[in-house]
This record gives sequence, structure tokens and C-alpha cells, in this order.
Amino acid sequence: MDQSITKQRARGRLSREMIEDAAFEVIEREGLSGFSMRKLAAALGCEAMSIYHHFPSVAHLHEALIDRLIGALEVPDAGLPWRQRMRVAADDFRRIGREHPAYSTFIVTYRMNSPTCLAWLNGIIGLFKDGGFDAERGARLFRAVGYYLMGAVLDENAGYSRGPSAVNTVSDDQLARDYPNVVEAGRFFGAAEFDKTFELGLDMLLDEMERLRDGADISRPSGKV
Amino acid sequence: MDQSITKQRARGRLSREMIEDAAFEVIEREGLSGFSMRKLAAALGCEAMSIYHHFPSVAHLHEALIDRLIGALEVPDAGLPWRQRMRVAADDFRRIGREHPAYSTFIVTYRMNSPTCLAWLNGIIGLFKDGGFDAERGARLFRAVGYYLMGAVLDENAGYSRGPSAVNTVSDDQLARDYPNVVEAGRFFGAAEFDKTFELGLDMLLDEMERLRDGADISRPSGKV
DNA sequence: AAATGAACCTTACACTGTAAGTTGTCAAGC
DNA sequence: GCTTGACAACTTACAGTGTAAGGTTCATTT
Repeated sequence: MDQSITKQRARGRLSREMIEDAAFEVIEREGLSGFSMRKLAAALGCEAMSIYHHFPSVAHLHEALIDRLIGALEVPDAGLPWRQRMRVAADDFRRIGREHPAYSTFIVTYRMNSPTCLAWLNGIIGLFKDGGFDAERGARLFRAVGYYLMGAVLDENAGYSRGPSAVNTVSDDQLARDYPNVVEAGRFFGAAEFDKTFELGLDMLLDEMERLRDGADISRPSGKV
Repeated sequence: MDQSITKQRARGRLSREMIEDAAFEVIEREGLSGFSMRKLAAALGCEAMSIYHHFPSVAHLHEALIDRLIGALEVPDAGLPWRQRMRVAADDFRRIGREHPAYSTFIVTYRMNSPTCLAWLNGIIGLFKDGGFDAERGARLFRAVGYYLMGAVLDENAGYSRGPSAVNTVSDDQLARDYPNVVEAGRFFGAAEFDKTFELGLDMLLDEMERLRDGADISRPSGKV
């Protein structure tokens, strides 16, 4: 009994911020699926139920974590060139994933509708409007670029390059023999190649958006389907 | 005791195929997080542990499910125009998500390295090579387009448009007042708009790839950063 | 000094995946 | 026809999960 009090004292009183800090640590250490209120409590030196005094449920805790990540972002300044503003916004989101790899699958899966997240989304959508697109174009481009971003964060942090997850794994020999294209392309799938690949795709989308804005009509540029 | 036997008999003996069928159903009915071996067993009219005779773990079961989805795909025929082959391949993957919305977050999260999945990936990477790109370009474009695809499947089936997940929800009044861009753009976020939005983004990437292939240099087309 | 209420703990419940051991069923060999 | 063996299903049990309900401690206010 004295022990638990000592343990408590050693850490001081709990606070939402402390709990959030520890949650980020436990998630990265144990993985997203290995995260639990009991492990979080152990990391904090308290009992699991004590956390419920500060967050009524894990869902509330997760919301606070997401809010902290998104809340730290700011929509790139209107003084900058448009293309650069887009790039900064994309990099911001991508950096969150890189700094919280184990949490990234949750981040891209999360439906952002807390006030904090809505404020950021509102600013980013405004960024598309600033690009000179009408409401419909802006909305669709926002989503299309968002798809690319979310997929990138997901794949860079939880994807193929992070090692196998399938149960029936394939040997290197078999890989070389039966899936030569995978092996050949695989040279450019490592983490060291992420930036260059991401830039390529982002530039493609940005180029095309500028073309769109400058009056070009999208789709079948050479009469093809 | 007689009851359980009767129950068993009514369904016949278990098979991997039966279990997989039921698994898809239970996942869609209960949601991915609501899926469990016990609920699956209940749907099959057997005990949870009986499933373990056919699949040694849930991970093995999931692999079989993914294999069935991916294994049903075939790489678009080389007789078709390249752009159309890309489009068909993208639509194939996207259709899987649409037909298994509750499972889609697992699909995009899953690291495909079973033989079945590798075979499909190998074919798709070959498709990029057929587009006239060298190994590096092909590899990077494969990933970039993959990002877009995965993000689209994720967002269309588990994203914002599927309803709120945050705990602190925002009223419509507050939404209209504080996040006007979100409301305005939201008109184009519904499921009815998915196809058009997806096509826009896919066309952008395809256009840019054809431009790339035809010798144009990517990035900063107008000298911008 | 008494009362209040926040902060934390204890216990308990329904759920999860699955390891280990047991029973029921049925086909092959004698 | 009986026995044997294998397979498929069941039963039980365990360690883990989120969290509801209620108990305890202690600083602060009155």
C-alpha cells in the first residue's frame, strides 16, 4: 500500500498532458495493437482506472492525441507562393506520420471532426480555393490530394517496406524466380527512397493542378480513354 | 449435447471456404473491430475452437481472406491500350474496397506478401514497365499511384463521409459558422460523388505519366518551387 | 473542525485470442 | 462385425482487453 503511494509520488500527480506524452511513448514502443490502458498506466506508475478520471474512454484519449498532432500544424502563410504552400501543408501531415510511425495507421483511419481538426481542414480547403479553383474543383482536388497523402503516410510507415505480415512468407530465392518485377522495383521501396518517391507523386499532382488552373482541360489529353 | 450435434449437422462439416464466406459476412455485419472468432463461430453454428482446426490463427484466416480478394483479380490484358489497362487495374482494387467497406481498412493496412498477392503485385509493376518507364521510374510511379489508390479506398469506405468518429462532435450550426470551407466543400464529399472525384485524381496521374513517358521533365513546369 | 470534491485505487464483468485436453464420428483393416 | 486410428469438433481454462461501480485518501474551502 505504501508502495503504491510512493510510486505515485515519484511521478507526481497525473495530468492530461502527462498521460498523452506517455501514450505516444507506449504506442511507439508496443505498437498500436499492443497499446492498452493497463500498459499506459504502468508507464505512468498508476492504475488503469486513474486514467479514466482524465479521459472518460480510450476514444477520448485518442481524440486528444490526434488533436495534439493536428493542432500543432498551421496552414501555410498566404504570403508564400501557392505551390509552396501546398507543399508545406503536405509535408506537415507527412511529418506527423514519420514522427509517429506506429500511430500512423490510426491517424489515417481517424475521422477528423473535432473542432481542432475541422479548423485545420477548413484552412487546407481554403488553400485549394486560393489556388483559383471553384468550390467543386477545390473540393475534389482536396480529396484527391488527400488520398495521395493518406496513402503515402500509411505505406511509408506501415506498408510493405516495414517488413512482412503475411503468414506464408516467401523465400528470397522464390521471390527472385517468380516475382522478378517485385525484386527489381524493390530496390526503390526502402525508407531511403521515400522522399524522392513522395516528391515525384506530389509534383505530378501539383503540376496537373497548375495546368488545370491555367485553363487546360483534364483527362484524355491525347484522345485516349 | 444433442443440441450442439444437431446444430453442427444442420450446417454440414466446416470447410475453409465456408469459414471464409462467413467471415466476410460477419465483418461487414459487425464491423472490423466487432469481428471475433466467437462471433464467426456463432454464424457458422460451431464453437470458436473448431475454426482453429482449419486456420491456425486469426492472422492465417485474414491472409486467406485477402488472398481470395486479390487472387480473383487479373492483370489487365496486354492487348488493351496502356491507359485503359491502368484504369482497369485501379478500378479492380477500388471495387474490392467498395464491396467490402468494413474490411477496407484492413485491406489497405495489410502487407501483401503471400504468393497470391505477390503475383498480382508483380503483374501490376510489369504494367508500369509496359508503360515505357525504366525500373526506377516504374517503381516510384507504382508506389505513387498505389498511395493514391490506398488512400482513396480508405477514405471512401472508412473516411469522413462515413460519419463522425470523434467524441467531441460539432453541431451543424457551429460547423456553418466556424468552418465554412468544410461545409461548402462537403457538398462534394458524399458517396454519390466518389466516382467523379476518383476519376479526376486518377486522370491527373495518368495524364502526368503519359507526359512523363513522352519526354516531358517533371516538376516545376513554370519555374516555381 | 467539518465538509466538500477531486484524484486515485480496488474489484468485478463481459469480452477477446488461443493453448491444452477431451469427446464424438467415421473409414480402413482385420 | 469389431477394432483401430485419425480427424473434426467440443470443453475448459488462461491471460489479456475496456470499463462500470464503488471505495479511499487528501487538499481546499468554509
